[in-house]
Amino acid sequence: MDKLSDREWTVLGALWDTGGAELGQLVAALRPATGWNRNTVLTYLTRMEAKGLVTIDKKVSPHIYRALLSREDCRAQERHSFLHRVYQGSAGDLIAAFLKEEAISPQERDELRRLLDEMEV
Amino acid sequence: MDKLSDREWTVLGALWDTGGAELGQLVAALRPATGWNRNTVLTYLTRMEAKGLVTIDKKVSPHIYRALLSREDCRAQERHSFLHRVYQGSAGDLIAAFLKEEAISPQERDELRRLLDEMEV
DNA sequence: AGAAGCCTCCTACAGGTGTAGTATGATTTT
DNA sequence: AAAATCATACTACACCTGTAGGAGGCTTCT
Repeated sequence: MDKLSDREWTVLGALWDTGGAELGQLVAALRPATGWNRNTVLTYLTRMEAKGLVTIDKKVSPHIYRALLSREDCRAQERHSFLHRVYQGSAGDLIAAFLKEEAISPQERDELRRLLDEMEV
Repeated sequence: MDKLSDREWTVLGALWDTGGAELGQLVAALRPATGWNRNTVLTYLTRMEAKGLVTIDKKVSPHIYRALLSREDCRAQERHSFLHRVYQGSAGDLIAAFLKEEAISPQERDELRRLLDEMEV
């Protein structure tokens, strides 16, 4: 499957958050952040169905739109492509860059230390 | 500036690695990994000039092509967009996912611990 | 000098992406 | 039942992206 575009991530976000919904609900969920016209959303959904990203349940009316892939699946794929495209596969550099730049809460820091220790063995 | 496409990252990679070069050298550097036709490379370069990603020194012949932005600048921008698009801004989750999945050498682990400790204060 | 090979410029063209408008049927509200 | 609203299908269109091909000039090997 291809890389997801920005808009596709946004649409999928709404599908994941709602767990699947009808058009009107999706438009309502998306409008504040995007301002998209309802037909714009519909076009995305039908194109994404053609790509195998979305299923449309047409047995009910209004149709129900659902994401076909989990958020974690999509994230995994995007991590992989990001790591290689931007960091030539060097996960250490990548993580260091995020650590230096982004705010991490103390709880998260502990969690990350724990993960590092687990790799020790 | 816009998000860089895959191909643009590849072209920029060659420009960063060479520090700027003539077309022939760039084609030679890119061909093994990509198989691109020389005119394909040239098209990328001229389009990227129009976008402000590349400078072309036309006072010499053959022209010299150079990246306008540093690799780190581009990485920073891509980190930001990735973090928000894929992780809704949660750097902790993002880092944890990479830590769990990717191989990190013991040296890198120490370095990351050091970074975590520095945040402590 | 002629042939062969780069270099640059200009042109092309299909497929994808962002963003709807229109038409038409279904549903709900007055 | 008419009016208003929602849903779906179909169509549109400009711009971007991937991927060159052709033409004409400059260089260099023979």
